[in-house]
Amino acid sequence: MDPRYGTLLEKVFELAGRLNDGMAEELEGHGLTTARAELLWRLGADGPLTQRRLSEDLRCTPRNVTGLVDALEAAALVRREVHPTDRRAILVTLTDAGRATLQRWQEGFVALAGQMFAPVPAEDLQGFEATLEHILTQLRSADGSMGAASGQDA
Amino acid sequence: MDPRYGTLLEKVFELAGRLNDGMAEELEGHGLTTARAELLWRLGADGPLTQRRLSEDLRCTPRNVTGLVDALEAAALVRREVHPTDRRAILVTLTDAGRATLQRWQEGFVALAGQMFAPVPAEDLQGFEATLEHILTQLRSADGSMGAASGQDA
DNA sequence: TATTGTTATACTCTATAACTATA
DNA sequence: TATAGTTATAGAGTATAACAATA
Repeated sequence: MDPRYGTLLEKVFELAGRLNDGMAEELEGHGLTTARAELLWRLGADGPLTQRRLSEDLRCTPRNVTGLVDALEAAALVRREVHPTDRRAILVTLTDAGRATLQRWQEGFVALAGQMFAPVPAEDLQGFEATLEHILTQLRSADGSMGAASGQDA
Repeated sequence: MDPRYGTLLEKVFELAGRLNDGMAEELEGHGLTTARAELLWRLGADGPLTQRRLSEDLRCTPRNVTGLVDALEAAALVRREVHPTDRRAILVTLTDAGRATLQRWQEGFVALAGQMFAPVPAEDLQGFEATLEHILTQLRSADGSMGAASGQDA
């Protein structure tokens, strides 16, 4: 096993850490945290969602979603609505304020991305994204079982 | 501003999240958490360090280091030793058990990296690492001030 | 019986502020 | 006066377990 893979992985982790710090700082200006912003993002992308569905999308427990939605609801960024056909379930919905906050944040997100990537030559960036996508495809297919990952069947 | 930068940044975040989850799972098998493992890693790389120095390396508050060292000390993975020339300071030192745990974990880390990167053609990976390093260099020079990043002077 | 979301409880990471011991 | 580390306190994310309401 080439130990340089380890060095490469270290760099990926360093990038992740620095991006997280940068994002957290950006989000603070919008009164958000990383976890809450990600929930908002999902709602913006896929419309009203049940908490059950959110817990799957965010890969956390339903209990955790309760807390995040509590906070976002207290900030009037989301609303809990009754599910039309399943009275057990709750549909978490963006409020107008939530949608506005999400949009402002997303603009900041794209600007941050631009600062990071604009200085890199476009063709390098294409290769970078292709390799990134290659790796992600593996990881998504392996999902929880990274310890046994060895090729995506079919 | 090209909005595809945002898509790219999303992918980087997805990779970071999946790696973090994978690492956390791996670390759990060694009785470690991400934060504690990182502290151990620093000690392995740079020998005994003061808590002050650790707080700088880990980019967290000194108070935070106290808690991490408390936990690692309770697990007998590190030892607090008096600083030879400054009686205010503490040198955090790896125990034999700590060194052994660190090494086992690092082997797992490299194996994990291999599973991720081995399926990617070597030349793609070279470009990937070069671009990654390019981006990291920017970020390191900009450091906390990502909001004002615009080129590294000399 | 299974599922959705909650209350109860707990652990970890992180931070600020006030304090002690030393420089 | 400044620095290293601690105690005290607090907020956020996460998790499990037990429970309510509904399917």
